[in-house]
Amino acid sequence: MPQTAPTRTAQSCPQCPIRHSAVCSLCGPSELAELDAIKTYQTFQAGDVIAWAGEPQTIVGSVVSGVATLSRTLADGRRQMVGLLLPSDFIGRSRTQVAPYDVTAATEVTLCTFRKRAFDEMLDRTMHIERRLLQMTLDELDAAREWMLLLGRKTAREKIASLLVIVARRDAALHRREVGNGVSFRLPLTREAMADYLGLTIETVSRQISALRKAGVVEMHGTRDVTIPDFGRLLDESGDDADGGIVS
Amino acid sequence: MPQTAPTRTAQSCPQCPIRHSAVCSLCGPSELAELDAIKTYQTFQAGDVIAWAGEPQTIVGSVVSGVATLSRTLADGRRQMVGLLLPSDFIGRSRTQVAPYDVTAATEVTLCTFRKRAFDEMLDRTMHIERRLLQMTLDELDAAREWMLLLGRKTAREKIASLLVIVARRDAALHRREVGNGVSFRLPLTREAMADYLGLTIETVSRQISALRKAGVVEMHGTRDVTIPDFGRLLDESGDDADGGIVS
DNA sequence: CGGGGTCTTTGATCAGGATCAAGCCCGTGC
DNA sequence: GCACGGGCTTGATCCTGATCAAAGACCCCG
Repeated sequence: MPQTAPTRTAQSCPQCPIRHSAVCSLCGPSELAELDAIKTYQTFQAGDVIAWAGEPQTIVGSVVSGVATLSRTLADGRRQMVGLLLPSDFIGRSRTQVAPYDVTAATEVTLCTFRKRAFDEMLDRTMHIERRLLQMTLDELDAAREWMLLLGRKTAREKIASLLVIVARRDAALHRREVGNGVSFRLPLTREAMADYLGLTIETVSRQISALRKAGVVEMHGTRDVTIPDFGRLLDESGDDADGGIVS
Repeated sequence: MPQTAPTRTAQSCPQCPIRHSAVCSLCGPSELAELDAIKTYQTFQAGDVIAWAGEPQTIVGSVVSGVATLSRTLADGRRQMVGLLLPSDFIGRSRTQVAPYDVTAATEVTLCTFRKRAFDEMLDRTMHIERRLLQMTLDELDAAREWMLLLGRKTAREKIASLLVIVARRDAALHRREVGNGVSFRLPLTREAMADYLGLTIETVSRQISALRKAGVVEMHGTRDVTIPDFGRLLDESGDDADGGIVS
């Protein structure tokens, strides 16, 4: 089934041998038989560590399904998530030997991976993959900067609302729907992962979700399934101006 | 005089017609006569706005001297700096019509700018500029992520110490010295800009600098000139582990 | 030299979120 | 059925950094 994400030029990935609803962000659009020759698929369980910060980097590839996180840890154990990897996002980078962050599977994750040496050699021969990587990296940079605004200046309540907006939009994009009133989706993150994302503690995350529920901004069914009765109200709670919304 | 930044492959820029101690990050290494044909120089005073978020993007180019900032503002006026542009950093991006952030001169700034349309056309013809832009963007992304760790998890005191470490390192790199005990440098930012950078208020910035001064970690001469008697102690205060130091 | 403005420092108080500490919900295995 | 454990929620208290307020330091310009 063909897929089109709005800001990315990703297409379906017909040659991928496994069943998945998402996009292999390189195989599809690149149309390079050479990529097929060096790719394999790997699956990780929720909680598995895909790569450790500071260790030699072994994996280059893109997320086919599931959610993974990038995070860094301070000396005393405080942790901050610095990247959220959703289907079609790229993991690892070429020509770098050491992984800069911990990469952890937040749900079951399937990756389309490439042998690093072969991948680097291919980059040297086929420049137009580099153009695509540049665009993807610029998108990530924009997302990182919106995230910095959130971390530096938003209240706990605004942070939670912003995260719900992001997940709702990505989820809608994945199913090629518009976000609007009454949208429902499942949170792909535990309370702990949300806290790491937002620079909060799990208690504060829990309290603020409860507060938004009591205020009627969100409806929770169980602990992970969310319905947004009025998307405009959620946007108001997120603290963003008109539509300078969070990218990615 | 030739310049070499450690993590970037920048070189001197002999053909630039103006006197500057820093690097034109594209003209130099690209060795493209075509770039010369479409470049001009522009100077801005401290406080000048170089581009407004949401307005059509007019400028593409790199910082030759001075310091500029990228920032975003929430609806109620809270502001967060999301990028710090030092000599050799690139401003603007190709193939994007709308500027994503406010760009402001923090000191007097000189830019080496290119006509946007001509620059985009050149990118289409000469792929290897794209490779260089990719590397620069990846460096920026790394810096943004270290910054997220700072914003999300560091205390005010650690934030100030981290900023001093960053400025000391960039300053040392610019003069091809090693950072070490007794280094001195001048802060290129006002207290307000530091607060925007760190997600703090100016009062807290001022208090924490005073605290570090009283603790003997830094010496201040006037309000902008800093000496670090013991760089290791400053590093300890920054909260970073061993040497996972802040990139860029 | 003096005056006004901007930038910075310092003080007093307040509040948002962290921390510490139970308890709850729900799936799992015995 | 029941105990166990992991993830989540709620409560009480504390503390860091924001806010409100005022006074110094510095600078440009007459």
